[in-house]
Amino acid sequence: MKMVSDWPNAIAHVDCDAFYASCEAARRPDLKGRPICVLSSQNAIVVAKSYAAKALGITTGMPVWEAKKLAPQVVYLAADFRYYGQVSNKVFSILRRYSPDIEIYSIDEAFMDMNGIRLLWRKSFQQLADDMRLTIFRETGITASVGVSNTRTLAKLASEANKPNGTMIVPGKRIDSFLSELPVAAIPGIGRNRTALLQKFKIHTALQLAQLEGGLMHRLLGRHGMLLKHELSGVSVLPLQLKPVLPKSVARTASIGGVSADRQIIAAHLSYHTMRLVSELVAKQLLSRRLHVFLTLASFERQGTHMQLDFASNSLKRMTAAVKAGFLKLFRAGQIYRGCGVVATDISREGSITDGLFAFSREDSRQNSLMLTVNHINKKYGDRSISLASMQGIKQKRSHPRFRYPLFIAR
DNA sequence: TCTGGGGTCCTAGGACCC
DNA sequence: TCTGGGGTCCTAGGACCC
Repeated sequence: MKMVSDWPNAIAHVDCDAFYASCEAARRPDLKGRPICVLSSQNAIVVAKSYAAKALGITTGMPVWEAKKLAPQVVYLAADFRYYGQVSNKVFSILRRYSPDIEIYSIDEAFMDMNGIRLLWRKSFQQLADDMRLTIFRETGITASVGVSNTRTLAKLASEANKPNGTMIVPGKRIDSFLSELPVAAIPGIGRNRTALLQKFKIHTALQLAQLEGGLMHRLLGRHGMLLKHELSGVSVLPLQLKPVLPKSVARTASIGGVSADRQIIAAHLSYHTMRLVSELVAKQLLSRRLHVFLTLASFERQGTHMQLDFASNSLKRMTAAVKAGFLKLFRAGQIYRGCGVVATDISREGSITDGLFAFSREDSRQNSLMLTVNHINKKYGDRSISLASMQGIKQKRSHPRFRYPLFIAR
């Protein structure tokens, strides 16, 4: 008889609890015990809420006016993503002490390869997970939940199961009973539409999905479903991504806060997004060969166009010229807009062979060091300490009724 | 009192080629 | 003529996630 180990593979998933709200609470002891909501950039919607705020009925994505009507006693705070990023880095550096093989999955989540880690620390998975949670809390003031199982999908489900501030270990022999308690909608990758589809076939629990016959699974959920079937059965088919990967796209987009038909206002916002995008590319040492420029109409319909660059670049001058050309193609007088954005695609790494010998002109590298300086100063003194003349008018409409847009004005 | 911002992957269908 | 099968590349759009 063959003995099947409970741990053919061990993966932990660490997920911070109500991350943005917890970060705010950690640096504001005066808010202790009070419900907290963190708001989107235009203060339009709730992007994160503490458990206390959730208990009052507030949901992520809820318009702020609605949340305030529902729960006026909640503390509403503007998001500070730079600070959340710092806390995030601290959390991940703690995790690396336990296992060097981690995949940073999002700002507040990581997967860890735990194979062999018990021997290293002479502790059980339960002890290790509790240890990690306590250390994170001691050093950052925020709580996290940890799940350990055979696959990343199961580990993620496990960390979710004992939230907040909990640990859940699901060894091989307990997978079935664990899944029998979970609705399919809890499974990562199964959203609203797929849940509705599965419902039609009387598939309600995660266990039913895991045991679904292969042919039907493929018909309903395609390749993704087949991968899920393995993952839910304890067979790891989605390996951890331990090295940072080149992003497929980098975007900077936003609504303008209200609506406008004013070409100069739209142009200023687009110019601002272009600068933010270039800052990001330069900071990460990335180049792009193709930009997607889009405007969002009042109706939420999006109109976009692609701009192919002659070569991969992250020069503000080149990017701005391309975005301007896109803007002129898209903008229609009389149309009412509510947002816009720029998406860089066809991304490559600076200095990689494929850049071509002449791609990086001297002018580009001057622009480059300028952007690095801008980044540095903005990091030190706040996001908009330094900006472009073309961005004037954003956020200062009242005090500066006349705008200048040297980069974008087309006569 | 409608509705953020930043991503990924998959699929279907058209264009084009041999 | 009423008849191909593949292959690739590209794009738009759907679905999902944090």
